[in-house]
Amino acid sequence: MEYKTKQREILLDFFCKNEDVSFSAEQIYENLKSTGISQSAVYRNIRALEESGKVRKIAKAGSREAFYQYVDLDDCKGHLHMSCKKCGKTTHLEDKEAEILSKIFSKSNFEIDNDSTVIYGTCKDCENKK
Amino acid sequence: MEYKTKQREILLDFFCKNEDVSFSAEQIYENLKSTGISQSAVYRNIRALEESGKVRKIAKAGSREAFYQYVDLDDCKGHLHMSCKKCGKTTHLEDKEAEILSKIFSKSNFEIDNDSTVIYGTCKDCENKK
DNA sequence: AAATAATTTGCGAATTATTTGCAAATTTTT
DNA sequence: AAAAATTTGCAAATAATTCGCAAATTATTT
Repeated sequence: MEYKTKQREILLDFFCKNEDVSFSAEQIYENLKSTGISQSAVYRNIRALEESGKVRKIAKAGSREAFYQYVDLDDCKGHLHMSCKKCGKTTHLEDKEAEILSKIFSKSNFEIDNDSTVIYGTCKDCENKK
Repeated sequence: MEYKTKQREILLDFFCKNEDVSFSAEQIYENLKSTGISQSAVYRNIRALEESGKVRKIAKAGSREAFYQYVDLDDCKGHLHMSCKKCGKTTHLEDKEAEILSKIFSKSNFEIDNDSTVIYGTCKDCENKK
């Protein structure tokens, strides 16, 4: 069984508060080390969250390290996510639109898995900034 | 300027012949070492291809290493890709459908970048196998 | 076709991200 | 409160990737 520890709460809390952005393990540790959490705990618990599907792993071009992003079970699971390449903010597609999308893909004989897919692009805010 | 070397041709050739699948640097090296190519050359040239946008980097849950997948300039660039989580095969969406998709996203104030996005799911073949 | 300049290669060593072993600490169960 | 189960922090180990440098290869100039 899983134990509820201070470190796990700290990490989960961090992910929840930053649901929109992706972080490397190092960045997460930097953000949390003032709480006394160790790197091991960060790595181990990220991995656990990843395995349980609460966190998604992302590769970034040019960077050697992996990035992680929270996927909230209640709010996010099942939703298709869009992540802005500029600011990192992530939002999700409304159900209606997602349904249309599914249909488009099934036309191409492909069943999309919303949970493991992230659409990359530019959000409105960043688009306007230019 | 860039030089055309035996090693680069070997690597590019490999990627072209396996356009549909993603590989780790190690897997690529294993496949090509009989040609005498070095790991350094593999790593360096993957990186170069990645920077020039010909190869895309992918993170896989549970694996520490990065995976890479070819994006053919003529055939693939600009197209939205769908990758099967079971067999790894990748196909791309037809232009017409991609256009509809773009519209759906712009409704959500998001401008999708086809080149950096990969849709994950299950292809028809694997769906039928079950 | 030599000679020169520019770039890449292969090797091994260096780095760096991530995992692991283990004793001590913490959390749950009895 | 004691025992059992799990997690923690640390430091050391491992593994993926990068880097330095001399030798080799490729392009350019003479």
